[in-house]
Amino acid sequence: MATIGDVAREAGVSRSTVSSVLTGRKFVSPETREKIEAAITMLGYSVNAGARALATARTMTLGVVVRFHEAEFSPALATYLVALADAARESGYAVVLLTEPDGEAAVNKAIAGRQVDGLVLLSVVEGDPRLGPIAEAGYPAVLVGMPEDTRGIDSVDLDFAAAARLLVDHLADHGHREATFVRWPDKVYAGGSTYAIRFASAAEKRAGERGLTLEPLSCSVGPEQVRAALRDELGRADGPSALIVHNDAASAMLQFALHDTGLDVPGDRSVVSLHSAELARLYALPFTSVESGPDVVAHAAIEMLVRRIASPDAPAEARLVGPRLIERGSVATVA
Amino acid sequence: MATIGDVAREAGVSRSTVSSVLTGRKFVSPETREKIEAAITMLGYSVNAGARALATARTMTLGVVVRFHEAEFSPALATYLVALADAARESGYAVVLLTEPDGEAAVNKAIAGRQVDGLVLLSVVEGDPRLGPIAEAGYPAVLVGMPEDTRGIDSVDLDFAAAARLLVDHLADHGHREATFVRWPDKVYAGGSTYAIRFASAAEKRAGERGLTLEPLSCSVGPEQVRAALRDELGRADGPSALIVHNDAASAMLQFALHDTGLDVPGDRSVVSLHSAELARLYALPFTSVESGPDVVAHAAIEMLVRRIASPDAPAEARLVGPRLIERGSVATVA
DNA sequence: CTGAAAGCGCTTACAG
DNA sequence: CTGAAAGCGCTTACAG
Repeated sequence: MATIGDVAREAGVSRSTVSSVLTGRKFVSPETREKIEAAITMLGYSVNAGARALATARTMTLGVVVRFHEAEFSPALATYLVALADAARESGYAVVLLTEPDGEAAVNKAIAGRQVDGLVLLSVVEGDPRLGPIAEAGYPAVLVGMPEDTRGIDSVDLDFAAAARLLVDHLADHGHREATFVRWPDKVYAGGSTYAIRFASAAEKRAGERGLTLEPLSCSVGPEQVRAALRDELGRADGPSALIVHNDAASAMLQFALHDTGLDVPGDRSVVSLHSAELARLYALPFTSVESGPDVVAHAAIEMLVRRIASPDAPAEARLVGPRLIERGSVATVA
Repeated sequence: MATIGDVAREAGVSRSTVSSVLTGRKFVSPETREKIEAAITMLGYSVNAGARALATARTMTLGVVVRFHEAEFSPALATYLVALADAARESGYAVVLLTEPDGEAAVNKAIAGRQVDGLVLLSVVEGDPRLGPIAEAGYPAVLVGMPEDTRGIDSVDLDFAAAARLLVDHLADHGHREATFVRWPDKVYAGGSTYAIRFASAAEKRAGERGLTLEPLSCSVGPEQVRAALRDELGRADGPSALIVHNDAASAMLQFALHDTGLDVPGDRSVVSLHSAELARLYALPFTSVESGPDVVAHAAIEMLVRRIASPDAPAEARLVGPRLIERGSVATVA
């Protein structure tokens, strides 16, 4: 493999001049630059990342901390990972996967081993133990997911409150007066998942303002249980004219429950939902929905992290990404 | 951050002695070793990966080349990525994500930049352009997916032929005499996807041996089209007693088609399928199936790659991972 | 505008 | 069994 010395020799200049064109930090005369560039392509030279990292104390790689075995539960995870890697590459960074079961240990190791310049924490939850070491070390990081207390760490997330308002407005605009609010299992709210809480609070508030009555339906865990709960709800003779769903399992199982009960959307019931594009695609979900946009979130996360690495002392930012309504015709207009 | 020099000073030894305990390559007296270890924990020292990489010419990181936007189509991708990272970590390697849209460029860049010691190529297809640069450079790599011509590169994949035999035997053992073979779209076979071809050939051969008649049903693309095709097939008055499915979309949509036609499994039709555990979980698929085992495949891939890095000149290996039958009671016994 | 020199934090022969 | 020295491939003041 060619080194900077080979290039220098080939171009007839010193190593530092080659370095200058490599880093772009110094002016080099066009003629010299051209000679150097020619030498580079002719030798197939490419800078040794490790050596550069050693000299600059910057690895130009970012760590993505994945929650243990999250892969089993999140259809959107792969999309996030690829989107993060894409965004990072655009900023000149590589991405390493940190999958250690103990997330806190993973973070500690990453910080101590300085193999990365910054960390992206995926699926951050309330009281996430991974935040501790980062906050203490003042290490550059960005949270995807927004806990109540971000410990002074930058964070980015879907604007769940805005999403809820969008969905409620959509139903109200179509004349609906009451809707079943299919929620996550109670323990999700009790566990302090802020996204669930932010959605629910905003939905209730906006519903009140728009004269829409929300009947909460808490689902338990497990596809079959969720399906049964939905079937029961749909089977009610005097049920609401619409459903507003914030529960991935319920969104997925709703079609089965509709089949079970022989009901039609939007003929018999109108449906709006909050779920990822992956879920929609995987289950071919035909519901008008608000999506979380992994690409947008990932790009924002990387942008914030890169900025944070450059300015460690800037004030922390909490960024909410605006929701997007995907119209799928699952809402009927009622008189 | 503490350096090896700090540790040496703290322990009252030379830097090379510290290095000896770090690498474990030389015998160091227990007393000295203990002093050094104490100094390490007391200083919170951790070796600088970049410096070590520079000195050893080994980065201890592996690159995973993801096919462009594969995330959109493969529910198993996240599982593979996490499993690969896990397995790599167990061998002391980190994993970086290479997501460049142009896979060939990604490979070239990775080789030229020597940021990784080896490459894992995910979802390798027939005529995959990523193989060229690897074969030419003789670069350490392992393919997940097994094309006809591996170009002398190690590869690992599910044993699709064995999987097909397992499924055919399962139906035959339960007395079935004819089955609809729900295949991928024709172009998949025409495009040379060896996994599809290996499955189909073995299924047909074994079916012949077991006296099971296979009626091929080629599905087109798109969930609704697949669903319609299945509905038509299930609606046939004289249809076969069983279905053997090798088509993810069909496996996913089969439940809907069953609902559409009011048929019951295994009462009206028996079903066996080849699909990933992710698909099964995401769609709550209730079919007896053979699974590809991302964990097993990922571990095998990393093991092979690590070995290849150690012995660049060993003969290439093509490893088939045995299938596992997951019994879900979707096959009835016929007289 | 270009070059000689020092240094980033390790490892590894080589002496002792 | 331990240490002094060179070197891995870069970058970055510092001279010129």
